[in-house]
Amino acid sequence: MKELPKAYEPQKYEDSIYKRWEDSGFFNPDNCEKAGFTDVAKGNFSMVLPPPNVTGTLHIGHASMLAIEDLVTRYKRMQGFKTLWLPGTDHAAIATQTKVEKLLIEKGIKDPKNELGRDKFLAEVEKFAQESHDTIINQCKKMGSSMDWSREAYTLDDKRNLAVRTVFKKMYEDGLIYRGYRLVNWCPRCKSTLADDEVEHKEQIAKLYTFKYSKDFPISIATTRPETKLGDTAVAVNPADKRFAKYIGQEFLIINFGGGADLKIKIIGEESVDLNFGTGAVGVTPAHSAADYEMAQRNNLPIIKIIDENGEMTKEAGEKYLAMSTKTARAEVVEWLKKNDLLEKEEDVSNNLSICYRCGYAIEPLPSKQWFIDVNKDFILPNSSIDGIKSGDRVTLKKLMQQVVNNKQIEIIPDRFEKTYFHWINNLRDWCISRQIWYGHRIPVWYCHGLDKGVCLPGCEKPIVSIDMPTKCPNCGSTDLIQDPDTLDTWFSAGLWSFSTLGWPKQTKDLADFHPTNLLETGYDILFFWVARMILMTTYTLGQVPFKKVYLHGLVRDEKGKKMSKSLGNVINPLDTIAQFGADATRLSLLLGNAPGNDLKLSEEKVEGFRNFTNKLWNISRFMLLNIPEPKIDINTPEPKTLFDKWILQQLNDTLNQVNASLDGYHFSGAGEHLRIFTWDLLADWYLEIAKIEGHKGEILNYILNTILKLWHPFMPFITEQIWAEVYGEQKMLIVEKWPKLEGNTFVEERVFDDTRLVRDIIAGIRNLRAENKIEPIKKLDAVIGAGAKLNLIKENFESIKALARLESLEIFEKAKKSPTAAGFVEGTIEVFIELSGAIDLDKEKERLQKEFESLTKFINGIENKLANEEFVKNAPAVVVEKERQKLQEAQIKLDKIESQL
RNA sequence: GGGUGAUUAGCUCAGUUGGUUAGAGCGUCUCGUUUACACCGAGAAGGCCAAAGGUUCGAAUCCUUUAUCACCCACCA
Repeated sequence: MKELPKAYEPQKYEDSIYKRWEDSGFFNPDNCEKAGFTDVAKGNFSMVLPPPNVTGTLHIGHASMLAIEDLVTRYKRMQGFKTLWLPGTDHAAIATQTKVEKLLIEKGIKDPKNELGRDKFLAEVEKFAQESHDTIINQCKKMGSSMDWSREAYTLDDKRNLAVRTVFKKMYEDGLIYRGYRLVNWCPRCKSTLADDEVEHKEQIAKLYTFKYSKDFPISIATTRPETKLGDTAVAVNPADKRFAKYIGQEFLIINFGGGADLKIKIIGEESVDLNFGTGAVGVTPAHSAADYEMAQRNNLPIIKIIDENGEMTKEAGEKYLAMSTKTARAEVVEWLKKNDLLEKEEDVSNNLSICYRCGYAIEPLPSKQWFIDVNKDFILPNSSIDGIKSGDRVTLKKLMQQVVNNKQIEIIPDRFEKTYFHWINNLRDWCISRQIWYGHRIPVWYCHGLDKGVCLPGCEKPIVSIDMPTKCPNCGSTDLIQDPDTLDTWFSAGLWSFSTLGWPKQTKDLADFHPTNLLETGYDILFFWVARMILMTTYTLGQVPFKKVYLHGLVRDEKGKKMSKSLGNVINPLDTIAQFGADATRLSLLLGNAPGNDLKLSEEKVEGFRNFTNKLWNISRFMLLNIPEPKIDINTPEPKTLFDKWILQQLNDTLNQVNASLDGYHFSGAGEHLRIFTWDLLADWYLEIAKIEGHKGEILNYILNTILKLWHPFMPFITEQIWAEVYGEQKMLIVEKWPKLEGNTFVEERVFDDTRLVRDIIAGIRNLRAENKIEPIKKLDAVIGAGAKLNLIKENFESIKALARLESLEIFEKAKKSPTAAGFVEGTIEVFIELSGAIDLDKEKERLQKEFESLTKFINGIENKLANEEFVKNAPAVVVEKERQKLQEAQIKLDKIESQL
């Protein structure tokens, strides 16, 4: 007989358990296969880890992701799938570089990039990234993540770099990647472009100025950014606007606007102009507003760049403004307008400020020469495994992205996010992929005699796009080649993640075995950033989907529903909760009590609650082991001897069924809830108590213990593995045990459920009477039961009722009479009387019965009305009607008995 | 402006295709006898399922409208 320590102390076991798992090699699917733990019929299951950014440490959101993904991985592995969960980290270009810059500035280096230079600066970033990486890996292990570390990847390592260069070249040759001068989102602090979805919006109060360019200009306009008006080339009005339509087509010259440049303003008609907002006319600044840029394209307007990459005014704005900050320039322009009596109104409005998602600095839209991916251009897809698109068909990237979700080759869970996805794709514009930062994949493009430096021969202006560094210019033979200084958007390499991690561009066995991956599990906040980009890149490169299913989880918030942030001081660090309550409790708190795709509110109390549960499971196991003479690891479903044996085995089977269904349907919380109810409410509170009385349950307890440890393992890998080791020795590992098999339908007997319910209700009823009459627990009571048709049932469970209800004596008759000093209650068709002798308070007793009488009468009236309704009887399924009749009959019997007691 | 989600016990949330007298955890109140567990056990209180309409024999569940909150998207200058 094995005895466990009294309380479970996670800190004592977790690290050594993880080490045992790692040493076993079972995180690697090849080893599982070799050891015979996989089932060929099940096939393979693969999932990549959404690579955490190497910008620091893991937060609770990562912990939530790891908990879900490890749950899925362990479930699949135990089911016999050859299961791969592939880990890695993301270099997170801008984010990491920004972070390191900040750190260096804190260390006293004022302008890190300029002072250190590219190589030294990058060395600093790499050092930081390496440290972050190590921390992150350690944290993943603390959570219990069963990832195959032998396959670990990094978005910026050599293998991934080769994949990036290969895809870039292919896209360039297909004409999908082009270099163009266009309006981009520019962050003057990061000194780099941003993709459209990397721009965030923050509501703010701004001043709206209404003014005229000059005294004789016929139309007033309004703006929140007067300084940009120095770059205006048009005024747009709605063609339907009677006030202004007559001016459309006219041109005005404004000399020395704002004391700076001369403006040539053309009046154009644009239907998008709102007649009722502002003055009903828009000053058009093509170079510094996305909307205006598009108007300029449509109307052939000149584009004058008046703000540069530093966020300073250019000389195009006029000599006076050269190198002035936009803020100062704004004040200058306003001052000038006032002085010239052109300012008509100044008011507060709320508008959206565009800010950089990495550093929060205000975005400056400006025209710039950058690399783009064209999402609307068609190309030939040579090898297609996509339903509805044949190999050799002409498609666009947009079409591919729509098609694979439309045809359900990729299923998004919860499906409401499909709508969001389509909406995004429909509005998708060309993706700007070049970044002016240093940390990242250098663009595999070289220029003869350097970029924009001039051309030695006709043809030498053409960029040289190559996977490997070219030695000379193919046009003129010069060896003076200079690589494009820019790097790629971090999402470019992240987009290749599902297949670059499996060895592509080599045709590896992993690629054949594990691609497309089965599941992508990630947060809904990176649906566009990453999920959509992966779909784009993978369908383009391989003609395959990157994954068959996408499960999107919600964000972890604090107990009030606020986003966790350092400044609010409401951050819960997973490492802290692991240290305090254990990794299993931390995992449970992130898995349970939450619906798919919904945000989750977390508090320390919640984790503590689950710590209590882990300890409960430990003690349940401890008790069971005390009652299992010789625990066996392989044990078949035992033969039930008593009613409650049957009941608990049925309940267990039922639970297994529900757990399977919930997990297969991605209802992780539901699965855990079913398990918790079985473990605590049914097993611990009832069956174990009854087992103490009935005795000799070794085999059944053994079977139940094995089964619940297996079922709980994906949720709580540490404690379950530890108990397993305590019982069966460390060389036997739960991680590769077979998932329990479901018994057939013959295993279900309706009667068992009803009968046990009745016995439990009788016990609970007596306990209730005892509490209501304030009888000391130490005092044993005398009871009489009128069991009616259930005589045998009550007799069978005589000892259990007696012990659990704490009775001195129990008499069972078919019909029983109530003594005047007894309290009674009715359970189904059974009457129970408790002798209270002197202790009885007759008034209270009467009141209690009266109350029950009333509520029961109400209940009966309800059913009677229902049954009297012809429509109900006619239309409802027979089973439902029959059920109502039965309920009515039982209630009436009960009512009679209560009445007689009264 | 468009979209999505939430609204169920004091708090946090379940409630899977409409059919129970609507559930759980935490918290609250009473009480602690028992060969696992006080990180526990027993008992109890607590809900017009946001509001109003509609569909149906039957609605927390389906439809419409509204309200409040949160988030996402969008070129309101």
